[in-house]
Amino acid sequence: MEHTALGCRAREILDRIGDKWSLQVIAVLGERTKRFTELKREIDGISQRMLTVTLRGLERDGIVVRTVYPVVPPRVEYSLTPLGATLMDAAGTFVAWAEDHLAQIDAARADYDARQMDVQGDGAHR
Amino acid sequence: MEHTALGCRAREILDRIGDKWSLQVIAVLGERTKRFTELKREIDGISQRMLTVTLRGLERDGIVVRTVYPVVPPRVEYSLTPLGATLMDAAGTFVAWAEDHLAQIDAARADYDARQMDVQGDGAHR
DNA sequence: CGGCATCCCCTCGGATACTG
DNA sequence: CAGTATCCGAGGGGATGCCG
Repeated sequence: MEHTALGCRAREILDRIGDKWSLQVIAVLGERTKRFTELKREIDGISQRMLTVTLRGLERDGIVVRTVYPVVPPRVEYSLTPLGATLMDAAGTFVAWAEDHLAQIDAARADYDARQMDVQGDGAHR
Repeated sequence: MEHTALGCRAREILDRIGDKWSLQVIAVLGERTKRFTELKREIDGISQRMLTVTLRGLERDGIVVRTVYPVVPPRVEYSLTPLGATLMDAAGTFVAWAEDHLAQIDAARADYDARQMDVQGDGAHR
């Protein structure tokens, strides 16, 4: 029954940080507290809208904390909560796995695709 | 610059197993080799189509191996490759994190939502 | 039994324009 | 600077039906 728990619980995390940008935001904030524009600059390709949406979600989940300084021009800072920091550590394990095995995956992919090509271009009875 | 690697690499794994079903399939197969119908039965809510699609993807990435026995009725078995097994281990870390912290996340969420309610129902200057 | 093909909805996320 | 609002296309994924 552990396997069920694994699949089920894992699903719940992925529902939260499995989207396109959350992990990258967490990773960048892991470095230090940053302002909105800094984040936007450092996360390649993210739109203003998605940065906002992502940060709101992470804030809601208690992973990121948002601090507003009522000055002009506005200054808003984001940082990881302690909870967010532990999440980043857990993610580190995953990333380590990636570093070690992504090459294998790419190889397997190329292999598989080549095989499919064979099947297609081989019989060619059409 | 580690943070960049984290975000970037993590993205690549999530592109592969961050979808709705992959991790659950991996988790169930972690138990032992299973047939298509067994998987369908044990993964709650998955459609036939998505099980097929997910398994094909995992097979392509070298995470799952598909064995066809040419008998009638057809018998097809799926199991984790060694690569898939290492992935499941890595996922275990994540799941451990989930077990420990999902309650915190849910609490933070409830808290955040309650706060939003205040803002809405409070001023009520509409 | 173990698929593949089709239809179709609905969410994610990008582009753009406007505000305090 | 740090958002919010709106529009829109791409694709993920469910339901259903047919096939070897």
